[in-house]
Amino acid sequence: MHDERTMPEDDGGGEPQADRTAVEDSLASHLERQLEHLVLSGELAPGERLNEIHLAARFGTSRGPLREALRMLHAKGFVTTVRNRGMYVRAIGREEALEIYDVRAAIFGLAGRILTDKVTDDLLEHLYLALGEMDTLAAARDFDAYYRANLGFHEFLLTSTGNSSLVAQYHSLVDKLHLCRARSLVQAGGLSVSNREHREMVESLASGDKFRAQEAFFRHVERAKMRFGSTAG
Amino acid sequence: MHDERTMPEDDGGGEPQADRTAVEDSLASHLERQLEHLVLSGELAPGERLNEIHLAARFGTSRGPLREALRMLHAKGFVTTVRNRGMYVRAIGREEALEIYDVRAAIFGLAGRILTDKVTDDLLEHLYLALGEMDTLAAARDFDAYYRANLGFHEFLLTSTGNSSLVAQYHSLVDKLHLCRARSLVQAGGLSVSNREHREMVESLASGDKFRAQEAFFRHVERAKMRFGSTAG
DNA sequence: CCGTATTTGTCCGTATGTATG
DNA sequence: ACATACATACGGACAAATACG
Repeated sequence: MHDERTMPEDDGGGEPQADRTAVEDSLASHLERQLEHLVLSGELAPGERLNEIHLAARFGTSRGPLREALRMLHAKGFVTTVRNRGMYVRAIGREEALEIYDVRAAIFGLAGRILTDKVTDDLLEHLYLALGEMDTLAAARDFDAYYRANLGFHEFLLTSTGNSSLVAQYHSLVDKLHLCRARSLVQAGGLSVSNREHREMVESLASGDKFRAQEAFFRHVERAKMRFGSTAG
Repeated sequence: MHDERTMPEDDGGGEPQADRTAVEDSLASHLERQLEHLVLSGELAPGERLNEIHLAARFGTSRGPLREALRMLHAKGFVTTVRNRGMYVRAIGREEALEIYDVRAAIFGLAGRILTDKVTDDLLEHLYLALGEMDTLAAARDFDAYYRANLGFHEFLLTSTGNSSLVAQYHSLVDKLHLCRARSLVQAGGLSVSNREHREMVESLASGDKFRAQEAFFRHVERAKMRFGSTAG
């Protein structure tokens, strides 16, 4: 609430929470990341109204850059716009979420297909190592650590393809799934189950059969879709 | 109807080409589509600098909505931004274009996979009909008509999946490929070649084998990638 | 090092549209 | 149905930072 904007000199203790230390990108881009984080973390819930003035005050900026940030989120599909009504956090329904899972599966399948032509001993060693770690974490029921390891495992596979467009598209789809109200964070259900799938993926890579790899990667996501569909249905 | 925006008074001869008749969406969204069209048509070439003031004057608007439009294009990946330098039409290099082709192939492959579970007699009849038309157009060397028929053929396949996310992602990727300076518009080379691939796609759908269909669709895009890679390489 | 041009961000005024009492 | 309050949409002007010659 009190403003204390960019007045010629003042400053010294204002800016409610605009701690943009290393200013390197535009304010609008900065706000976009902030907002995207709030949306993805659920602090701004799907369907929630986004009031320009309130948000601008919250970030200690004017409405100009904030509107630009919201437009970017709109273009990325995180926000819906109603003319003369305002912007709302996008709410994704069950059907659309299932559709997105399919696209994500196809892209992840492509990752498997590409990787079969890029497998090296180092890569396989790294993957088997990660598999072992996840097995022990699963056995220890350390859900949090398993979750992080699982994330790193997938990230490593994606980036190893060397296809940055693939990685970007995949992340974009994963993010969009966070906009589903009834999203099931159940990585609890599948755990050793999930890791069996991981092992099949790695072994398919080791076999050098690109069709098998593509299908193994594809089905891994499809099974996540199944788990989502059964819980959120 | 005609615009005559909120001008207090002045004005009298502006609005070079701001014919936005049925105003239903925001001015920013309108400008975004205009700019996107200019970019995709090549009138704004990849790498070209985008001057806010000039563009605002060109469209007869103020900087606010124009900047919002540019931010949307930035979020969509059609424009790059350099802080305090300005925005430029994104220029996609050969390597990135090849990457995008792969992602596009995967998504199109998914379309084939999905369609095998949705084939009806009507659908197959429609496809075989389109195949015949394209054959005659190819025999007549009517490139332009073939191009349009080809577009409609692919569009029909995509939308028939019923997966709107898939359609949107596919279109987004196709659009991005237009940002490649050395893009080869050679649909001239493959024509009856291309239609042989189309026939294989339809027949794979008719066979009901989803793996075969997925692969046929996938390879159709991959061959387009090859043709692109050999001409632009 | 200086002058200019451009971007960036802010602020204000007004019109328009929506919601509410 | 009318009046009021509020929010968005757009335009214009200004100040500051930076890039470039």
